[in-house]
Amino acid sequence: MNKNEYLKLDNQICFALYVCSKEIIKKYRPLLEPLNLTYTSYIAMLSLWEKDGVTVKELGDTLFLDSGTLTPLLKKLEISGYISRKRDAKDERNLRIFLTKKGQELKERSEKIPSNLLCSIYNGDYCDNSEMIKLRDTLHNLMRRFLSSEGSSKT
Amino acid sequence: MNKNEYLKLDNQICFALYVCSKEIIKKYRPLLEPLNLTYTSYIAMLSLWEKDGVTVKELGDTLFLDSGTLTPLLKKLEISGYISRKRDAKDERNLRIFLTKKGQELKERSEKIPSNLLCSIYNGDYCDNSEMIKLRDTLHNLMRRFLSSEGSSKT
DNA sequence: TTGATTAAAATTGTATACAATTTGATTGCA
DNA sequence: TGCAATCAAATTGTATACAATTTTAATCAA
Repeated sequence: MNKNEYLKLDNQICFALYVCSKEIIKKYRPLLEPLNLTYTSYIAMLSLWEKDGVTVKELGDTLFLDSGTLTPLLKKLEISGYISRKRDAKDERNLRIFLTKKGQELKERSEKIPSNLLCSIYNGDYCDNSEMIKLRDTLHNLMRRFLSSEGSSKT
Repeated sequence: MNKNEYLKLDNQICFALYVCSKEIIKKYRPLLEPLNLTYTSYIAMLSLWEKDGVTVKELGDTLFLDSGTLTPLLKKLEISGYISRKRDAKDERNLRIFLTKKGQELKERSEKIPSNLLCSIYNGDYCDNSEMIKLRDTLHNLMRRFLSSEGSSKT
């Protein structure tokens, strides 16, 4: 591949990631709207359903988001009644996020979303599951790399 | 995989795409800043270096972006002196985007960016090229799917 | 020819993202 | 103890994204 080829849009892995990510997020919209969730608040809820009582920092480490994004997002989730935000009595710097009863119940109402989303992408077509697993593994390898490089860059 | 597993963050392909896309875009920042480009204006320039004189709509179809994103972006690229925006005399609804001399020259100054970016992700580590090619092909298959479903959804 | 329809950009409003800074709390050390 | 360094959230400012609407131009049909 010569110098010129590298600048072609079709050879940009990041562009392909960026487009696929955005287009799939668009497809979530009609599924999430009835639950009063955006994509970002949905992944926050996914994380909290696995483990709540975490700090904003811990949630941010899981979601690869910072407080500038999470603070307003979590305030909205609190207004929606899905979570509560409480300062940690032991260390008042930490804000801990807890699911409310309504937030816990939302999990059951969300169970169909992953399969409905796959339908909206593949609508009935054949989808090679092994290819999806390979894709996921490749992306998870990349994600691990981002985690480790965050630390190493601040020598 | 039972019902519960589907809601786990680790099984969300979209989340992995979303994180990888964002983290790579962050790594572009220091490479693009000296050229006075953001990631979005960079991909716009990549597209224009392959073909300019296109309309905003055509550029948007290539980049999967709409006029709401492109209009302000292109105005900034015009202010930077990289492009010019001219109404099509044949059809005044169309706005055509042309590279200026400065915009064409920027291509040479950008040639090192793709390899520098790979370095910033893999810094010296082994990177399996065949895995990257597989990743790209999987994502391109997905992108084709988004293109065709855009039309089919508006029966 | 003209009014309805369609089409392309631009605009408006809302929701992210994130760098950089600020605020407030804690820790560690002199 | 007391104060500098550190840490977690929050805030500020800028740049996207995109749905929905508006504006302006072109086309089509009666």
